[in-house]
Amino acid sequence: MAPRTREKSGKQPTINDVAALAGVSKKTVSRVINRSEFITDKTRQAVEQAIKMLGFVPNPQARALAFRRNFLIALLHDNPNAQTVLNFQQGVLDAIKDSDLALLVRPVDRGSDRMLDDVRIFLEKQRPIGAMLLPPISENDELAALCEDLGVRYVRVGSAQLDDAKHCVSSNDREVVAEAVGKLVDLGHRRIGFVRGPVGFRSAAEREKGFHEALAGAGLTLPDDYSAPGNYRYTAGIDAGEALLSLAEPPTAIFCSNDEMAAGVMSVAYGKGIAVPADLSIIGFDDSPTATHIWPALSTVRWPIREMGVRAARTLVPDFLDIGTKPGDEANILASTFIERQSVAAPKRA
Amino acid sequence: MAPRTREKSGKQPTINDVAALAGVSKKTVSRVINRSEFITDKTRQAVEQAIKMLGFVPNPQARALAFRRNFLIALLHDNPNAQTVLNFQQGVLDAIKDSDLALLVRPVDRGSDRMLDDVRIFLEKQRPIGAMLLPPISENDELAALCEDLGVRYVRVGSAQLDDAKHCVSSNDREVVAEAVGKLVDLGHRRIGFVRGPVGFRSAAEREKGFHEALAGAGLTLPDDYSAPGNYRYTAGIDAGEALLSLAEPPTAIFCSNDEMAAGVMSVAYGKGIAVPADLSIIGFDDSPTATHIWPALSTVRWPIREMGVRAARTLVPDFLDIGTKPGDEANILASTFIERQSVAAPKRA
DNA sequence: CCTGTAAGAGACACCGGTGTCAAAAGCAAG
DNA sequence: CTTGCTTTTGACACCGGTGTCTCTTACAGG
Repeated sequence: MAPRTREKSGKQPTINDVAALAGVSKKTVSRVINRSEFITDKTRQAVEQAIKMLGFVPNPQARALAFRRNFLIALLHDNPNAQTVLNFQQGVLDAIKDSDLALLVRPVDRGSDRMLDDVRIFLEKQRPIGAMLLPPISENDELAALCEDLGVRYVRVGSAQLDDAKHCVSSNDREVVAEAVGKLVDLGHRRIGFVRGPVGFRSAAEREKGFHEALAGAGLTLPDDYSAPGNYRYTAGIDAGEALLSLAEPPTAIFCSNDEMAAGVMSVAYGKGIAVPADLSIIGFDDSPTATHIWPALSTVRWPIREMGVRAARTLVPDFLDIGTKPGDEANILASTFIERQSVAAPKRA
Repeated sequence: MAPRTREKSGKQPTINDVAALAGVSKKTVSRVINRSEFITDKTRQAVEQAIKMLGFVPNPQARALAFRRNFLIALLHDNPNAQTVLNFQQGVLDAIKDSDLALLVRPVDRGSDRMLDDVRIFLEKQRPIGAMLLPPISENDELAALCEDLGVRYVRVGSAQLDDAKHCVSSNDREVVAEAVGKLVDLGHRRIGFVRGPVGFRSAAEREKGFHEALAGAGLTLPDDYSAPGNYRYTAGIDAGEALLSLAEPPTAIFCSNDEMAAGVMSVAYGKGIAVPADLSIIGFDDSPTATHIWPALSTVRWPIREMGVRAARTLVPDFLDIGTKPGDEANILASTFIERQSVAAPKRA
């Protein structure tokens, strides 16, 4: 299918082969490849035909060397949620599909004290044009400073603006959490519990803020024992569920800072014979696969992660992507969505 | 922390800078970098010190060009299970950590009819040393042929040997499924249902074979209506659950070809008031996060995916990794494990 | 002390592209 | 047909490493 006369010699044709075949200098071929404007149509066509005949593909290493810049962008993550990483990655790939860029993916061990050095070595070795930082490591200011220091562009992805607009892509989690909790209030819930995310995570803080906003808006208060600690893990959901559902006057609805913890709370409810959603409404966050794999399916908040990947790439390397309107200075705040499923209902009349 | 006197000029030091500082030729520096043996300790130390002083990191693009070979390996996948991809990827990174290699990750759209051309373009452009193919695309013989044709090494990851040993890393899924189903039999189950994987997938075929082996070993037969079709999706599990659990004489245990379908079956059981595991035992496959996020937690089969990533990398590029014993010709068949959780129990006496 | 040999180090070309600048070509005006 | 200018093309150096081959140097043996 691919146009190629190249014999199966195993060797790639080079720019010199193309130049020889087209009867021009290699510099002229280079001009065609790079879409220089100072070239006659006739020459361009001759070169393009030679390129096609030989199945020539420019060697990215050689280009990188000559350009004094390579064509790599890096994705750094330390994410417990694999689906999120992969979706984001897919968005980035959507964005760079027709460019010369390639994507390096690099997991980072947030826990390790050598983390910064590891990343430094990686960046110095690979010298990507830019790096995209996924939460939670996007919240690490030292990491951003490191990129800055090394002259590597960066974009931080998060649940709120963490930095200047040109270094940020985020979603409006706080608002959407407030909206979701508002729905609980509208249904008549007055005793609403909360399962927190891990301490020090911006995403957790944003979700908590949104929760408090909604409560305040409805004139409700959150008793101390209605707020349980968590760490985004399923087991934390179990613990939180045990704590909240063992109260003398348990909540009729619980907002959990992510889906996994919501699944944990739900399994506790199930064990205690508390029916969801009849006796207890539950809302999660992430719209992870788990959300639809449990019963009843979980109402949750979906953040536009793939779209954020696209936007992050465009923000990072607009000059390498053929973008009509430079995204430039507009703030990259994308909309999350509250997804209503079966885990929410009006409370029983007490 | 990193040893560096380099002023913040933004420019990387080159091999020439090191050579000048150490008072040797750049070729000598090159010898030190590449651990040539024909060098005196004194010279080597002088060079190493200069490297440290400057914080020199060899430019991988320049090396790639001079070596006529780059230092990239590619991971091609089209996997519905994000966790699997990420775990495998982590294994690969474990294996190449101390090497000069970097990993390119490339999702592939199995459905697209341009898939082969897309991959061809990717491989021609990036020219990785080798490619690792994850299931299900690892089962595509055309893809393997393409790699062969382009002179790109490849390793196919699967649930059974798909090719010569040197191109394969697999797990013994069939045996472990047989073991798992054997446990059901040992517990006293006689009416055991099966939810199939998608048609044409080797992984699905292996799991089905293992199931039939176990039944045959126990002298049991599988009624036609005890085998439901599936496609590895949650919704297929719902359909299968509806079909199997509406039978006049429903199975007392169901083996599902993956966890998501098992979750689907479980939710149907829940809806019908069938208690798991008291009235129905369920086993899944994959040990995906879902398996522990549902209630009761799912007994399942875990395949050693991270370890397979390590092995795949070693099989692909043994010459780039400092491996004591070349894995060479030994077959790369790793052991999956049956994980017992709460979704399995003895059947009630009928 | 001289010679022969092998180990160690260097000079130079080269990998496959791009930047720079000068030369060639095209074209309008004189 | 020149001239003078602009557009198009090419020659050559260079990016930062490695391969090859040659030249030194050190040291053992005569």
